[in-house]
Amino acid sequence: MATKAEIKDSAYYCFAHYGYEGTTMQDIAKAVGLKKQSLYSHFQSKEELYLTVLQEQQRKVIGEIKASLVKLRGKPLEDLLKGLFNSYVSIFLDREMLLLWKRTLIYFGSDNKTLINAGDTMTSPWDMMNDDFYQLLEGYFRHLNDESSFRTFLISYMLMIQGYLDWMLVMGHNETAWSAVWKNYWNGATTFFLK
Amino acid sequence: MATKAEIKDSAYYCFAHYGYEGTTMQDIAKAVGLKKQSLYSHFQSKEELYLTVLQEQQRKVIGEIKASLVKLRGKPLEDLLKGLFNSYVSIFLDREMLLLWKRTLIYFGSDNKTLINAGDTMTSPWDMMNDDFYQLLEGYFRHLNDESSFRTFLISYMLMIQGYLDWMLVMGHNETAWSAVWKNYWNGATTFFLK
DNA sequence: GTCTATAGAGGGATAGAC
DNA sequence: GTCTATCCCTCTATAGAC
Repeated sequence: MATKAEIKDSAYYCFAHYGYEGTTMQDIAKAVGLKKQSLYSHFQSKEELYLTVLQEQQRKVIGEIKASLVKLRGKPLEDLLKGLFNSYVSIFLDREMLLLWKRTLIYFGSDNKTLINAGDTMTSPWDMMNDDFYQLLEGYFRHLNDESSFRTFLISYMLMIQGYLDWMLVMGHNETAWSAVWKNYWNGATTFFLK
Repeated sequence: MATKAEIKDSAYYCFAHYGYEGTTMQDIAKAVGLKKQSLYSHFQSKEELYLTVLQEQQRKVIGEIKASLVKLRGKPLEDLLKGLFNSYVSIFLDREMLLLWKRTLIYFGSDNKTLINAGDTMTSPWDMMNDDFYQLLEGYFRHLNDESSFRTFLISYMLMIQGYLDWMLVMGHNETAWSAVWKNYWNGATTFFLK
């Protein structure tokens, strides 16, 4: 593997587990087998390295979700929502991805303005989800003619996924729990919105 | 206000927003109007200060939830679950509390072992919730005679709350969204478990 | 591109005057 | 209990040899 890719890999692990401030250039270099100073031949600064890693991972999430949307298009709503929920779980079985995702959520909820150039590269997980779901679901709900029902429906769905990801972070993925959560959600959704 | 309390207040804000590594003793002292060295008359180390703040806030959460449980005891299941959900939202309208809560979740999901003495003071948010809910709900579900249904029911409920707290962190509390989320959950729960 | 050397800043923490 | 002075360490980042 190219050195630059190895650095990004190591940085990915460290930033996910220890956070931006908790990670040092030395931590990253050590895993690659380099001196910390050598990292600066590949990245101008720690912040640049962090934002590069974050952006690449965010693009990966978006890419996998989009691929999943293509496969699910046209299916019945239940299969579609269940399939998308399942895709999120699959993507975030990667613990580092999940940690970065949740750290980003916290970043957006806090006053932390450490990362000066973050504006261009960082997108809130909620916004990312919203874009995906809107694209996927608006066709199914056009008949509702009730924008606010659609929005609250979306929110409930996103909440369930984010909640389950929180669960995965500490407890790990569990097929039984997952499917119970899904059934509970789907039962509620059909009663409330679809009748 | 006593100096020690002022320090904890300032530390509470900083640790919540910037994280443990992202907060310096100078940051904390500055807001109080002290030099950083003076903090060491009140706390032996940065770690001790952090764990003290964390523990006090965790106790506060537990205390408010317990108080809420007392008020809700004996009510119909729907009122009870809705009331408890509402209590969680009220508690975490305090943004710093919410940030600390979510940071703790990440700490438990990561390899980060920076805090040497964390074992005694830190409890995973999932464990805290589980204790509360078990105490509250076991009476209601004794007739089920089906431990695994009870557990998945609990998980779905906890997920919804954690998911909504994630939402609050970035988007803020919204009464309409909140009540839609609750209805969706409750519809699912009645269909699935209570018939 | 990687290394050694080093700058320069800031971190946590201690000693001792007041 | 708060201050100044200071220690020692580690951090990010740069300069320049190879």
